[in-house]
Amino acid sequence: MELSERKKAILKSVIDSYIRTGDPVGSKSLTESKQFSLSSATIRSEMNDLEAMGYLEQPHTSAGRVPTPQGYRTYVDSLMEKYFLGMEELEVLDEVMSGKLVEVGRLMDEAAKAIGQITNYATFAFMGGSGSPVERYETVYVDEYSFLLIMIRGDGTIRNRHVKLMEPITPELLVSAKEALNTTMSGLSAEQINLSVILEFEEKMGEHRAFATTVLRVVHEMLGSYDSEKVHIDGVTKLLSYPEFMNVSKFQSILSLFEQRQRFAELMQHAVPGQTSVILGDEEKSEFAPPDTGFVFHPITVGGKVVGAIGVIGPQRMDYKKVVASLDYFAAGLTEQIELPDTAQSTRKDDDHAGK
Amino acid sequence: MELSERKKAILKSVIDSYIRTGDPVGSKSLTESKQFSLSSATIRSEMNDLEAMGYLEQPHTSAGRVPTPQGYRTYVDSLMEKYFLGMEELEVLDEVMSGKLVEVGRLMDEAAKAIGQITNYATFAFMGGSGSPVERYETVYVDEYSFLLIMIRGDGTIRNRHVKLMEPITPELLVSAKEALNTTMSGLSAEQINLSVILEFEEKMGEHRAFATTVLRVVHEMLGSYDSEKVHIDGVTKLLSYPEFMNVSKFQSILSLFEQRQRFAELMQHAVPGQTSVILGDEEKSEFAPPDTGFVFHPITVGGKVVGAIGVIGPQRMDYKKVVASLDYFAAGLTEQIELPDTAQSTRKDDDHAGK
DNA sequence: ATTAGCACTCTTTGCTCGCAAGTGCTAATC
DNA sequence: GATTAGCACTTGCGAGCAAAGAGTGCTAAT
Repeated sequence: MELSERKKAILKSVIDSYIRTGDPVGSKSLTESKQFSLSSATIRSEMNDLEAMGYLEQPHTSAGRVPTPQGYRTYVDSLMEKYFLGMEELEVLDEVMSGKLVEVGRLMDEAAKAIGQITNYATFAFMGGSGSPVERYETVYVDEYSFLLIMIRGDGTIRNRHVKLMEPITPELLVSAKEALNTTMSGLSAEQINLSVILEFEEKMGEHRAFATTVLRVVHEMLGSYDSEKVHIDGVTKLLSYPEFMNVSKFQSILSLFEQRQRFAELMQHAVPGQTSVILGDEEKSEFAPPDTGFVFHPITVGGKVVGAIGVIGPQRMDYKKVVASLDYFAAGLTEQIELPDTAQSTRKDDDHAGK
Repeated sequence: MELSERKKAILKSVIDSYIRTGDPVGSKSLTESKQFSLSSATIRSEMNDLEAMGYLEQPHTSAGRVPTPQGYRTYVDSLMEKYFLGMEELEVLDEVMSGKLVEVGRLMDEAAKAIGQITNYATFAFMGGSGSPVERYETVYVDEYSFLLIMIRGDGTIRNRHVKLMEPITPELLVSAKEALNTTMSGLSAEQINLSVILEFEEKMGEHRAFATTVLRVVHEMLGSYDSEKVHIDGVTKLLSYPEFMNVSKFQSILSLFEQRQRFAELMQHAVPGQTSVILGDEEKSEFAPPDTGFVFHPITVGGKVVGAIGVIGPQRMDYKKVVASLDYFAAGLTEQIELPDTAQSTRKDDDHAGK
């Protein structure tokens, strides 16, 4: 069913007003805004239609109307105007992207903070594991009983791990292990490492069976494990200032979402490169966002592949135009900075704290 | 002023009861518990004394008594009984410490979860940077425009970073940089790297000034930066089930504490190795814990040095004896596992996601 | 098709009232 | 002198109720 122009205008007004104030909007307040030269009764009947079509709803009979998820959906998809970032807002974002922050981890952290500062909602930013195949392995001899195993992927991402042993090793043994790894396993994903590959590797390692087994275990773990730890979340407290989250159980559902960090990785399946997406709670397709919440995010790509995302979580009556504008601007800049390192920069690796 | 034995017993009963129920405890309920063969009037007058001495207080005239921070303090320091962990609780903890989890990061995560599961409060676990001096540097050539810089500390902890360049390098140049680093800077902390050290390093690097500068910058950053990212927090939602946090502003103060992760590092200054500490909100000495909250933690040591901590945050009326018992048990086991790796294990390094 | 008017519904707010809990004080008792 | 019983007093809390306010749907007129 098509919406008439007038219905669209009314729907837009209702949503704009509701986003601004949080109060259900009645027919009278719309006529007073003098956007429409119509009486409240007419507006009322139009709103009645919109309600029947599923765009609006009433909390109770004698209250104004409130948008439904479906209403928000058409709003974000086709009704809302473009928002132009102000000077101060641009400054905040540009500051983060100025290139001073040379560690990806911290960059993501600051990115989340900056977006949060502008929008006043909770933000998240994360980098997920890239699926790119391993190009080669490297090892570093640390001491008799430990070494560093490094995995270099085709897209330039790196993963490494500090491995401890119970049997001593020599630098030479380590080098031969590295070579064996590179000849037998480079280019393989976790699933592709089958028995024959394993046997070949173990054969090459000859007598050092225990060592070979440890190495294999670590490789397998590194290939398989999801990097769900690097989800940066900021500004959850900000949500508490919105009346919709005063309700404890509502807030609880949001919080528990944040605690299930791996769920952010699932988000990438919905990601469309270079485009900001909106997920609305209570919409059929996604059980990701809790009811009454909205979820706006923009993927980060490296070489055309989605490797992360930055986004905002807030009440469903969120200032979408502002959020979308911020994310569009920021994600574009961020992607650029990550893809084209035209200035010397380093990206940080985390510490390891195991004693020896 | 000394407390009589009877006052101590009454104080303990009041706190035990309050911790259990959360209701202010009146004189009558104590006489009914038949621990005391005294009338309520007597108890009342004793409680009145305790109030005058600052151990108890009344929310309002016609309510029972509630412990003050000072009351809790004496409780945790000298009144409470020892708690013995039950079978299921030991199982949960032992499971985590079974040695199956070979990455420090995940181990801390699971540790926090396990403690949370037993105690039903919010938990945190983190590893801070060790102050041990750098024993030597290592480098790994990744590609023409990037390499991995690795820092191996005396205590066996490792930190590394993926560095990107705008000028191409050769593996040979990288090796010479590593050697220059090791001859000029091994053993030095960030403050000790003064102009003469820098000049010596740059001299050794000869014509490759730009490269030398980049390396120096990264080294400096790695030495100085605090590793505040690895604070694992879990179970914040659990706090919402306690009436004291239903109040939005209370909860907000807790949440904002969690968002200032670097503050957990400050905690280590209060840490006493091998001992569980309790910090109470509203006590003079610490502005760390918000009012009405309690904070129990146990440091993790490596070679006698405090490198991290695991702890619990909850309402001030917390089941301290249980929490302390769990932390004591767990931290002891954890420290042991980290200090004495008598089984092959690897500790995980995080990913790096910078594209090339 | 639009509008004015009006009765109706539902929430919110303020108010009083009585109840329950627990105290402090006093006078009697061991 | 410590302990106890008794009692008046204070305070918070929930139930009940009325009035106010907001907004609707419907109807009849334009």
